[in-house]
Amino acid sequence: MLTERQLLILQVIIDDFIESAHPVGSRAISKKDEISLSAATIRNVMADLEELGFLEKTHSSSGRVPSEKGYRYYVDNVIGSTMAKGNLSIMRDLVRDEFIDFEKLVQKSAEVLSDLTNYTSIILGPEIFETKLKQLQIVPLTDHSAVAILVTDSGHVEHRSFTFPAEISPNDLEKIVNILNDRLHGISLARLPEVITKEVLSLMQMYVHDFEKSYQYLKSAFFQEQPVKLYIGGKTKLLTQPEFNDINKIRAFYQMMENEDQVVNLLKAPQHGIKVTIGNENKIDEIKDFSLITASYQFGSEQMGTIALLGPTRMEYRKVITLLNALSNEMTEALYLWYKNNGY
Amino acid sequence: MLTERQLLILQVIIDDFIESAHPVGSRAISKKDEISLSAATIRNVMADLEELGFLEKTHSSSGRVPSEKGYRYYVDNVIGSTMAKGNLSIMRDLVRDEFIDFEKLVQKSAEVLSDLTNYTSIILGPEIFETKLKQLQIVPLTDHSAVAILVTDSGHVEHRSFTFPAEISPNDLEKIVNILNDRLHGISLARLPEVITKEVLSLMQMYVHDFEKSYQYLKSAFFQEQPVKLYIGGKTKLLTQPEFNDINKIRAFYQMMENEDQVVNLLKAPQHGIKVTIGNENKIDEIKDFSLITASYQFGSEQMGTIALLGPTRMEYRKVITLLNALSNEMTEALYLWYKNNGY
DNA sequence: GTTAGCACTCTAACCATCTGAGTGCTAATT
DNA sequence: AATTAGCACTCAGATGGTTAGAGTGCTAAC
Repeated sequence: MLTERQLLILQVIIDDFIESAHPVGSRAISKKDEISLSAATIRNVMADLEELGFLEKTHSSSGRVPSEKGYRYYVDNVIGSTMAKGNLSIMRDLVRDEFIDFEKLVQKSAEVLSDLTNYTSIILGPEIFETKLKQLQIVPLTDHSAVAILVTDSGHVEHRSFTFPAEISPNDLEKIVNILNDRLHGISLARLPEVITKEVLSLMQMYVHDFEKSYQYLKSAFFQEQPVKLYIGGKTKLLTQPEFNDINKIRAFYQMMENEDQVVNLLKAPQHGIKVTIGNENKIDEIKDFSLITASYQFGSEQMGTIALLGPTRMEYRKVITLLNALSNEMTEALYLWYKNNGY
Repeated sequence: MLTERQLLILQVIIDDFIESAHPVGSRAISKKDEISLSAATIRNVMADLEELGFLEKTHSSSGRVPSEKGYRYYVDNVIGSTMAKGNLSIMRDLVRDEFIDFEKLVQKSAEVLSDLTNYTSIILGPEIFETKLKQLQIVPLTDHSAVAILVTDSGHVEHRSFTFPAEISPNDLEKIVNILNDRLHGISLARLPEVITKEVLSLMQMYVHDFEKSYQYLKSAFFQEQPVKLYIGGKTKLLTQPEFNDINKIRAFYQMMENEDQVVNLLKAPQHGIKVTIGNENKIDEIKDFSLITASYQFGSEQMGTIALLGPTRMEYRKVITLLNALSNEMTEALYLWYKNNGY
């Protein structure tokens, strides 16, 4: 456990370093208003903090820089008590004003978040697996191609085009659609394939002529993997951070970001509240120099998606955590109100 | 007009520089197999070419580097005669195999193009303005929200959610949809707003109770600007090019690329064949250090979209032009076949 | 326990020097 | 008249030495 004085100095060093990105020396600290100790004393404390692993030197006679352990301690013990205010109303207004369409809200939020912080924001769109089918439509395009449109109760629209042999008559197609609509209404998208094979298949065989053939084609429309929507804001923001003025550090990172699956995996874990992952705590090599802050938004007890900010380990944790907290609360509440107003 | 010898040496210098990215000296050239002149002679020719504006020096005693005028001459006069073969079958197979869904094809093409060249590829998706409405669907979600779905004859699906006051009865909604479907079938998306205001509006007023109110809301679904789809492949590829190892050069570029409108504007001009824009020929400041090669693909005489590659002015013009040419032809042909097979 | 003082360390900036690749010019060669 | 060898010259970039300044750790005094 750190003494009061150690804690204070750790905090001052981290705050200073977060702002300046330069190693912090004892003299600079002793000059701060909140510190009334001489440089020599500070040096002793700093040596202790270094021995405890909270600080590091870049070379033998340099000032101190927070270690990852230092940041971790700072995040766990220093920040909680002193949440920053301000900017919170921006989040509230944003969510209130933009909530016409969830996708737009999410896109806009990602932008605002990265503008406010100068870090890269990543938002995992609302998880559509748990939403239920509202209506199914098949629109024939030509003799043997059609597009299937799925509308969910949350207003989300999915569509897939598929082809089929000309033998299927428009009449049969209509029958198929009717049966599917009748049986699949209210089923969650995730369960569609299962319900189709178990319940709907046999039914169709009864009513639709030569069904096996049609089924081969129809299947492709329903059994497709559903992509998770990913919204990224401010990809270039990190280029302005001094720690990334080396191309090679950036290259690997941007290549990682091009791979959507990998990014989705980063954020997909279930969680409550805010989660902070600092430097090497991250599982993916490409972001070992980064910190990742994630928050989730819910509908009821169901986690709908994740909001995240990615920046250097030298991150404005206090500000970022406060912002994410606010946005996640606002989104959760907006979601609740929206569903309620729309009679769920 | 250049002499035979000048042309040969210009070509050799450009080819060498494109490969090595280093200024080319007289000695290096004289050692090449296709050159049987001494370094001194080459130097004289190089001095002439520099005076004519085709070559430049980076400093008074450096080797020569092609100027933009040099590249322009190379592209206009040297390349045409010697088109590279190879890789063309990749393009053909790609288009043939992936053409289930146009969006997927375009996405995949963008990736392949950038993998093959190590430049960034940009494809402007098929212009949907000219496609015609096939079917319109309005799916009510709750008492006062619904999603409108537009299906075009090319199989493209657009959807917009909108809200309306509870006063509109499901009955009215159905009437509206019927009238719209009846009247708007076969109308191009671009003309929808026009036709609605001119023809459909009065009709609705006759049949639908209290129509003015509903219209206010419905309007929002139809009069939205339709975003042009943009596919970008290999955004990070340029980071590997030696000319961009300076963060500041890259930052402006990436910021420009984040602005979709700007990128769309870059490519939107109508054109035939391949168009090469070198360095300062580009109108946008952020890519004054880049070359942009564009090609278009058509359906019939109608230009459907644009394919482009963006790289340093030191670009493998020969390879890139050949590739783009092939892809644009393949896409045009595939589009033709697809429409034909589907009975247009 | 705190602080002043001092020797010590290391980085970063600056400068001088050197090397090598390349040039332009001139005079000799073909 | 065109080509080439030879040579003086230029400049970027690498190498190495010097210095200034910021910072440290330690010791001795307060």
